[in-house]
Amino acid sequence: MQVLAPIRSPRWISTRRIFEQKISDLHKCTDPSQLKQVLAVIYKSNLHADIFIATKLISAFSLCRQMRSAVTIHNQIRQPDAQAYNVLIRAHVRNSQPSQAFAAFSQMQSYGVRPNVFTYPFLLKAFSGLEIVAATHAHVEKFGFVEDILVLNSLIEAYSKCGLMGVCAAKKLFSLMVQRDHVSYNCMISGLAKAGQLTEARELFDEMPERDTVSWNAILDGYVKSGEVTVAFQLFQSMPLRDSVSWSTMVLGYRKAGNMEMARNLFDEMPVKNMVAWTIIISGYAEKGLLKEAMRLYNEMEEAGLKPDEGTIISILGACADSGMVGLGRRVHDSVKRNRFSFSIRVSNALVNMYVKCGCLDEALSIFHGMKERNSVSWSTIIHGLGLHGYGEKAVQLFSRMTREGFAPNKVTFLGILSACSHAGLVDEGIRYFYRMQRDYGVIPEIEHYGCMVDLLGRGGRLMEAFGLAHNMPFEPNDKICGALLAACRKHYAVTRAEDELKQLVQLDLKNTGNLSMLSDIYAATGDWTSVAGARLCMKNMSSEKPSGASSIELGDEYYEFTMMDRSHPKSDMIYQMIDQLGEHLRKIGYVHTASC
DNA sequence: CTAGGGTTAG
Repeated sequence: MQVLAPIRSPRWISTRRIFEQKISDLHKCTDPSQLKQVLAVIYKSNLHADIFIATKLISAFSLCRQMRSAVTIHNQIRQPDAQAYNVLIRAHVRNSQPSQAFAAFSQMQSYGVRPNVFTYPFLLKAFSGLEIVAATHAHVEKFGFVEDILVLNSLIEAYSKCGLMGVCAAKKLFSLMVQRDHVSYNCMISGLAKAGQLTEARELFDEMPERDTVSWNAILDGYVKSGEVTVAFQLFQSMPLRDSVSWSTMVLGYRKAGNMEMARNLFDEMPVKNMVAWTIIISGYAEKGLLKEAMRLYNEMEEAGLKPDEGTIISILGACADSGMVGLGRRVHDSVKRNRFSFSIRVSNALVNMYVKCGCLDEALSIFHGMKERNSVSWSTIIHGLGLHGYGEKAVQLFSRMTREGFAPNKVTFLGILSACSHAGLVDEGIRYFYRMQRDYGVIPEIEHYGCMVDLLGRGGRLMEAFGLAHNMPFEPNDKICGALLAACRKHYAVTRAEDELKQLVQLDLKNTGNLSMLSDIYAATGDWTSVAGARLCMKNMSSEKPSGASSIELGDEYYEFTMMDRSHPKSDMIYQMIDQLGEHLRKIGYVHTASC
């Protein structure tokens, strides 16, 4: 886009007309520095307070993530109307700032600007949570928009994102609607499908007066999400028209079923391969540890002239984090560096997470410290990362910095800091956080937080407190809690003291091989060999059902995965010989294996 | 306004 030339004779009316024409195309400009030049010209001509021009500018700045400019421009409008606020709300939503979107909505009300029907669809996109959607619903009723199909459709969509209760509310709203269009049906079908209520979704789909491709895709996605790939594929084949969404949904379906061959066949057959399809197939290979194929396709995608978007980058980095594929992660990082405007908060967070999980803490830290803007997720990720790598004190320091800088720690942040304290042995520090969490930050502890606390106390040798907490917490103990207690008992040889309570808890969970193996160790330490044999037998019966854990390593451009008793590698004999030699060496220099059995 | 990929949680 060409930058506007300064206007020499600013006769207001004609100048404004010139801008009006050029400004309608402003949203196509993706370069922030060009936009800043345009803004300078507009300031010079004193047109920045004009509502029409200002709203176009807000929209354009928000599209290239320049929210500070967008907000400044909005603040300079003399008498902002509903449209001016709608654009600002949409700008915040687009840039994943739901709380600011809500703040804009509140400001609008306090200034007495009446919302219009377009306000709610934007606003509702920002919300997740039954209470806030219900509150917005009440607002809609108060302002008398209950008959507007646009608003009602948005409410149905927003409600159905809020779990089972939300879907109920959506159903009620849908049934009360005087008029329904195909969007109402599609929102409802997709909501039901996402909640796993496939039969109802299918009934609605069958009774719809007209089905366009969107409805088919919604029900297709429902089957895929509930793991019914075969049904989904039958439907896919009977569709009158298939678009790229239908194809990519099926590719995802087969990837989720672990059938990468079928996923790949469909991907190859796709008439038009878009970013989402590339993302699904590449992340699929990365997830499965097929580094070479993931890498090859990633290069192929870039060679085809496609630039990975935010979703692609986040998705692939997530798969790299899970499988430890730092090589592909670095490759993605390189593409991000090449176009510097793609470094959004979310992309940076995904990079930090990837490096943390791949064991490259220094790289994670350098990205984190280089971020211009951070959100709670950034802080939670790095705090958890420091904890994972054993730097408990550093995690604690960053937690204080986070709160000093005005970020509210959420339930995930607390899981991070509690597990960091646990790993670093900072027992009292951890207990303090657990109390402050509810008292100072209003975060109500969930079972996972109790899990962290049981682990923290158990690792720290405060077994009785750990058992006390497990008994008195407002949740039923689950396998994680049992696991933490078993690990603590094994570590501190405090078997007899805790045995009775332990046996009680253990009844709850005999389906977890990890826990059973710890239990067997504990029985062995007490000399109860009959129970050891029982536990071993259970484990043996289960090992056929459940895949065992695996470790992996990347060497050059090869990726190796290995499991217990693995003999699949061609050089297995050599490898096990080497392990024996290492073990011998360790014993010589004084290492004692700790397993008491 | 409706469909597909997607960052933090042993």
